[in-house]
Amino acid sequence: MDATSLDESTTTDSASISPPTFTPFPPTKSPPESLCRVGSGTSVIFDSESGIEAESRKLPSSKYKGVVPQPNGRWGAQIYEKHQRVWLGTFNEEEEAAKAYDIAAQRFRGRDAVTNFKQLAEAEENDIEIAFLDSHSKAEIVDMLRKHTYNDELEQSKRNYGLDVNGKRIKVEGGVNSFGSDRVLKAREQLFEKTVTPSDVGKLNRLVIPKQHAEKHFPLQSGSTSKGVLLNFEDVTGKVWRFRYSYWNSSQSYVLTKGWSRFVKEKNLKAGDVVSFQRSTGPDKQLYIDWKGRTGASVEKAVEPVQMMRLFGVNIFKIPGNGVDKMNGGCNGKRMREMELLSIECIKKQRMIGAV
DNA sequence: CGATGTGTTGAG
DNA sequence: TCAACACATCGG
Repeated sequence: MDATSLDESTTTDSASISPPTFTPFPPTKSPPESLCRVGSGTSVIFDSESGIEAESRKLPSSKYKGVVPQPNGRWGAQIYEKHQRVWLGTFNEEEEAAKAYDIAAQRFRGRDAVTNFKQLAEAEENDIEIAFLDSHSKAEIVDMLRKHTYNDELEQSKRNYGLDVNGKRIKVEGGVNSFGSDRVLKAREQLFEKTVTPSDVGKLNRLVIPKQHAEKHFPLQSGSTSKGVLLNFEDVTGKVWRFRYSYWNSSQSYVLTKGWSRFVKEKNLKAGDVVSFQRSTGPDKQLYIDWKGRTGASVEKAVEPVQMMRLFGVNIFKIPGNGVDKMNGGCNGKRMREMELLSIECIKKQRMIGAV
């Protein structure tokens, strides 16, 4: 079953910069399952000589890139990398196979990849899918495509990230019940920590990520180096922070830019404080961010009132952002965390709502 | 047994 | 890099 071992070393980039004319496909839910062939090409011919109908051994070729016909009338999807074919699975519908190819193309060749329909870059709503693709290995994506679980996984990832409308930070906790909490107990690995410098919390509105850590944990894709990508990090309150992450040629450094200053402000970060980055060890590869006061010093975190309301049977937390003039004391970092965690509970899981 | 997807080739 | 095609192998 396992064929090519997919390595992640796709450093090469000579992307053909020819934006394809793409037709953004609608949120197709469940396409018909008819097996009739409407594609291009002929699969049946008449042998007028003998008067018998004969199956042409010639299979109908697909109009879509990366899509090949299967003997049984279905469609296969494949993509090539490093002289080798990577099989993406078989599909009933030609378009499904084409979509699978598109997804793989985006993951294997970056945002500018030539695709059948998709063009992820640009639109804000696609940030999540881009982040989703970036946070999964090629092998994982291929596996999802072959098992036809890509959309489910993507949807689930969206739930975890939390939906936000026009930058509002609202997080719907979908799987937390007291201490059996999926999220709270989710295994995560420490990636690295950085003691922030004055400039990291100053007017430059950026955090420099030490090169060694950046390249190890947040490898940038080919074309994305300059433009950067948007990464989502969840903090201990469940709030999702979205930072632009890119490489600055001028200073030869990796940085978190857009969104970072908000974090500094809300958390009241000071030079000498330590920010740490984690990632869940599960398949979702969720990123987390946390901070603590300068090691040794007892610092008080700025505690913000957390508003909560019940809506559609789900608790929704609204965490105030600006105007964080703290007016409470007595809680050090550790204590604060417990309080935050304790306030999140008693919600049934409600994932996989739109499962196919 | 039918379906899958690999081996392989030749065109671009 | 890509699809066409044959057919070995998979899996129910």
